[in-house]
Amino acid sequence: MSKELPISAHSPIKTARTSVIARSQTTKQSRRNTGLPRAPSQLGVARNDGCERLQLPSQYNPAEIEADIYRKWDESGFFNPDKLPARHKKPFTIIMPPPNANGALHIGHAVFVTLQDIMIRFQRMRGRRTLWLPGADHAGFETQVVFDKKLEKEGRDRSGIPRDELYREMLEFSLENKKIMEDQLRKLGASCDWSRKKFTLDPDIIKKTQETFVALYDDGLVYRGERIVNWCVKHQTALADLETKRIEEKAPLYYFQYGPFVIATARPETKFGDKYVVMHPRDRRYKEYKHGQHIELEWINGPIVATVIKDEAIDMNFGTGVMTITPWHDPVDFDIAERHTLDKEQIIDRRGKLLPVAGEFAGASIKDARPLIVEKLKAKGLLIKTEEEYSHHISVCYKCSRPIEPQILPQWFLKMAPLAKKAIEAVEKGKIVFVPGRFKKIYFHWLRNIRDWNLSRQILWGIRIPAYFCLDCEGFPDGGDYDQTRQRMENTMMWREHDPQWFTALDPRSCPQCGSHKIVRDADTLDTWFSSGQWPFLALGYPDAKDYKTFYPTDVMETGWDILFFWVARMIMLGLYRTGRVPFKTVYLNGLVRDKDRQKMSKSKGNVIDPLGVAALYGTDAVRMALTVGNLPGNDIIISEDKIRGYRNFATKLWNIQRFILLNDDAKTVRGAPKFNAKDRKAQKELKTLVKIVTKDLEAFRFHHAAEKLYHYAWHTFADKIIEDAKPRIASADPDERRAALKLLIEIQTTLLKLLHPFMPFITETLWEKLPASRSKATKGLLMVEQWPE
RNA sequence: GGGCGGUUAGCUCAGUGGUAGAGCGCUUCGUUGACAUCGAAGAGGCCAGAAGUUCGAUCCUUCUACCGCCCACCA
Repeated sequence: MSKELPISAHSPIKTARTSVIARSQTTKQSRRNTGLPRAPSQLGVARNDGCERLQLPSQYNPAEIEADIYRKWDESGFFNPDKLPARHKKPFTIIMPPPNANGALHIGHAVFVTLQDIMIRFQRMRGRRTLWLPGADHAGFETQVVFDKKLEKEGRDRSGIPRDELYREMLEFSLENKKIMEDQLRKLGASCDWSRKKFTLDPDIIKKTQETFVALYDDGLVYRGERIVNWCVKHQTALADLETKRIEEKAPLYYFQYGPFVIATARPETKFGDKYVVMHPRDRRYKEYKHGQHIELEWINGPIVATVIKDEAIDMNFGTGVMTITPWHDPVDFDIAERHTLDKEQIIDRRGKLLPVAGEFAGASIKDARPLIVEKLKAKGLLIKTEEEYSHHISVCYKCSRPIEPQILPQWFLKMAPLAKKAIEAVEKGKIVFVPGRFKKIYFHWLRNIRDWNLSRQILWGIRIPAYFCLDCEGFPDGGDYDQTRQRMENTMMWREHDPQWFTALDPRSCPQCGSHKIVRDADTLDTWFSSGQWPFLALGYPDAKDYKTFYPTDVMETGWDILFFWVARMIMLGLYRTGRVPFKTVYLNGLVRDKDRQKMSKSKGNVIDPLGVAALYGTDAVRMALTVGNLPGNDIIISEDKIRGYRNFATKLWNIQRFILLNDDAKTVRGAPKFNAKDRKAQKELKTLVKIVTKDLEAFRFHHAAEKLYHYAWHTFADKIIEDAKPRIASADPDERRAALKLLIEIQTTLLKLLHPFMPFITETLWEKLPASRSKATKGLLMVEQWPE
């Protein structure tokens, strides 16, 4: 296993120690060292029978108990909605966003695990029949990129490895990571139902995903088209529009003489095939030229005949108002060519090298060729001028940041407009609510301007497109090396067992048109978001499973706002298409985690906080609290080790609150009805108010607020005031005073542990075990299924 | 080019139409029986700027300035 792999997460302490936080710690440390040493005898010494009974050391040590507690929960069966006590009736469902099975969990995962677990635990205690369904995503392109890096480190290369062998190796790699990831979810306290976990490459998921593709095809929504796509030269695959990002680039803008016209371009290397010159139909400067008119002119490699095209896409105010087009390598040009049924010629191959059409420049890379071409045009006297600092936007691959080289490729596209229309309606009608609400606008805007979705990926890792081609009557739609690659892959393809019999376009065994048996399957795979876009209903076993009937539509979809378009919008569209119903009623979008300096966390910056590392050091509960407080929906979260340490201290505080109670508690005093005084009653009333606030906050997804209130109450009201007030009464000789004081503390602690449980499940469950409270058989003694206080 | 969010204590952020809040950090003091991973006290803010609505604005409206982000096929 290479260093970068998740296994390294098993040395968590390293992460913490190497962090920069040490400054404040050292000051504290030194101060502590100058202070008087504590008498060691005072630690954990039993002063009375109460203390002996509880055997609580003075410090909370999460590492010792967390795994144990998790096992107890798991073994109780209560993660499974079918095994919950009878009072749990109305379902409450969250489908977990399936983490990519290609690495360890990062802090962003910890955010969603925490928030979702809070909701699930809260609803479970309130008596809902909670299902939190865990899963994992094969993450097609992402995983392939990760895997290629791994190969590279091993000095290997994917070329030459047969398709099935490669696939098997990637599957193994993914399953291994998946296991690690699942184990990490347990460590974070995720109370999800492991008996229902799903993987996007489970055979039934693959089959259903392909069925959706076919259904869309039958409905005329999926079509195959020779369309311009975003081609990444490095990754050798097409990408969806969403998988590219726009960056600003400064490049020279060249003005060339093109017959009677002057044209401007930043990409001279594409201009070899330019034989159409386009201008706006109402541009008076060029009214003497007629649409379709031929003009002879001298160009890069000799004389050519250009054709005049009039199109309204031209901006009369830009440059000279005239441009030539390269339909094969530019989306705007492609559209113009489509409108006027013009020829399209490929100039650059899929490796970014110039083709024979470039004459003497054939075989050269874009970068090398560009200055040479400019030089040649200049020598021919065709270069008019150069704007050096021309700034424009270009598309780059979101993974490698290399410029996208648009290419025309036969791909499968999904018509989005009809799907988007329904997705807009569902939200307009309030069937889905966004938290925070402002994302509604962003969602609408995107859907209203949506373009068709390229589903084809020229990668191995993923769900195979269930489409077939007849070699005899169709041949492959395109030629070249791609063709050979495809055929080589074909010979060793996997997943033969899932070959669909139902594909209506072509029969895999004989061509319905010519009867030929030379049938090959499309070697491409589906965009990974096509399967994850169906996740809520697929994971629940659509259409026949009992789970689907019981738990769909789900209640909440909780995920990062950064995948609103990638995932959430597509789940809504595909969910509505396939099931006719929305996949979830509420979308809660959490922010991205940033470090102290507002920087996005990334491995390359070295500012990542490994959630499991800090959890091992400070306790999972502390990490969860740190990720909850100050975490408003849709807002980015700033996290630092200081903050986590603060909540570790809070855990210790809770621990010692209970330690104090148990230290003084003895059955004899507590027996009998307490006589509360006015101040006690006021405290009880305050507690009731707290319950109301916290409950309301949780219902309204204000987790940050609830957590802060609880923190404040436990520490500054309960510990600092109520407990301090109780001390003299506990010491008093009057048994009534003693009893009332203690009973009050126990009462508050009981409620507090319940309220805190969704946020800090481990410590509250541990303390609950030791609390002298009534236990019902139905709960098996677990706080996890106790009744939420009213 | 469209759109969104932010601007409140040194830092990270809550918050409400009625003289400003938390955590962390800082200062001083205290603490041998729950907790030093602690307690008590304290310093620290024209709530970005301007105008408007209002008896009254940090909060509502408009504009401005910065910061951040998303979307976008001007060669």
